[in-house]
Amino acid sequence: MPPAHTAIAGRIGREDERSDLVARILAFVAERRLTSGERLPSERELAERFEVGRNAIREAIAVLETVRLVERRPNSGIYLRAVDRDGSLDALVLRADLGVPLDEAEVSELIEMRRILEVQGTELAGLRRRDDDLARIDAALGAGRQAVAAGENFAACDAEFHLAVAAATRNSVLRRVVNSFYLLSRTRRWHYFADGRRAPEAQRQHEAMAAAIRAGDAAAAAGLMRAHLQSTEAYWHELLQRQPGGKAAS
Amino acid sequence: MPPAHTAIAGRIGREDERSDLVARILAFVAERRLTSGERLPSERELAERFEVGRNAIREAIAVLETVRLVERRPNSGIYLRAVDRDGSLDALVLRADLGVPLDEAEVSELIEMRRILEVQGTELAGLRRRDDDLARIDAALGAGRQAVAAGENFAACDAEFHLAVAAATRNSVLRRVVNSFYLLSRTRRWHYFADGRRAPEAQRQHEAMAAAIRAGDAAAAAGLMRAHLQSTEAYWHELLQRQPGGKAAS
DNA sequence: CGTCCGAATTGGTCCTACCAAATTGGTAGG
DNA sequence: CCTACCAATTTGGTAGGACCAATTCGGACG
Repeated sequence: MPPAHTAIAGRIGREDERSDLVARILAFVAERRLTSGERLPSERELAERFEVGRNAIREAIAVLETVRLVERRPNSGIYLRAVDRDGSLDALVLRADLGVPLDEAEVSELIEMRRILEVQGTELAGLRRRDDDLARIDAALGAGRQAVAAGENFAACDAEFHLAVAAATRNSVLRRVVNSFYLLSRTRRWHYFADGRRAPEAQRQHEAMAAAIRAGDAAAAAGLMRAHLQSTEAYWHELLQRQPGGKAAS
Repeated sequence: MPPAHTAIAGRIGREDERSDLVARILAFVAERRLTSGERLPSERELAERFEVGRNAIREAIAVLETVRLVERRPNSGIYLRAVDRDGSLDALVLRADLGVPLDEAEVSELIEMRRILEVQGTELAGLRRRDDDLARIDAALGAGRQAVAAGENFAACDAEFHLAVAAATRNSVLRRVVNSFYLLSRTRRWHYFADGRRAPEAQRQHEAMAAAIRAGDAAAAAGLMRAHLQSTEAYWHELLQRQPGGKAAS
């Protein structure tokens, strides 16, 4: 029951049939142990193998190409790119959308990036926030209060607060990256807040941060964000101790 | 003569016919002043308008969907998403690939993000670098020395050095983001180093940074990176003073 | 042994045909 | 007059066939 990803409409968690083909191609690549530079089977071959039309294959490959996982060379073939050299952040988002969980290392790296970006970002938010930014933050806080009172899962409110802070930096590049982070950790966040006892503390910390941002105390806001994020990090490390080697729900 | 983007093969700057269609659709959206939530013409209509097959339209839309610019709702239509809420970093990379330059604000934001990520990243690199990381950094330095001696454009060597440092953080999420940054600023970097006098100083700073990273002096390395990036920032601000309101080559 | 030519392969594109679901519009019933 | 229902249209999703141009590779020829 965790996710509910698509933007405009509801459209809950059920997997997309179309992107399912992307997942199957990725699984095929993994199974065949194909690595950087190697060629995939031709489109016609893939179409036959997966029992779909060539159009569907071409669309799936186009998706893989835009996240820089493969390269199409006309009249030659489809080639795997060096994932650790070219892979984009959206390649991870795509995987998460497909239900492939991030592994331990990736989650740790994601947490580290959150600390870097959100702490610095909160500082910028404290310097630059405008009235409409504060309004969005307040709206997120209000929704959070309501969710805590109703005992609902706090995940969506948590995400919206952090995204509102990222927006208050007035840096759209930073906002885009943080946005992707929240798409990457949707399910994990849901599980984190499945324990309803975490929500009230998170809400308290959010309120304190919002006050510092509103007051323009950038340094204090950044410090509060750093402390706030340590809760998540502690949870994750505890989870690793309990079940090492496990995969983390995306 | 600036770019040369695709990974494996050479394939110089000539524009892709296929992604050209993506550019035309984006131009159409811009021209029509379509905004978040609005519906695009149907696939059949777009195909007729642009005088291409429906397949081509579908592939282009698939690309726009993976960078979260549009959403396809089966049996309903194609809808624009809120770009400042959902747009991914790759959406910017896509635009740059298409030859649409970033505007002033976006470049400033990109520079700010570089400062945040690369300064923090260089610190991490100083703490975590392994032998293979240092080898890649050394290789980049060697190529840089050679380029300076030969008087070639330093852009590619500059990018490779920074990417090598980002890789030395051992944080693949950070690496992915920094990687996208360098795809975003390819042309701008080329113009920056068109003045051959900038290369020697950049190379000197790179060497100093590499030494600090090798020595494990994370704080010093981070400080050097901060100073190094200020050259770029100064250049950019100077450029803005000279021709305000202009567009920056992607 | 080297060179050249042609057949097979491959991505790029267009087109036609269907399907299922959503929308829409008109009509019949209350 | 309003509501409820049904049918035609529209829309994205998909399969499959056909052709093009460029690459590739192997065999024939000099």
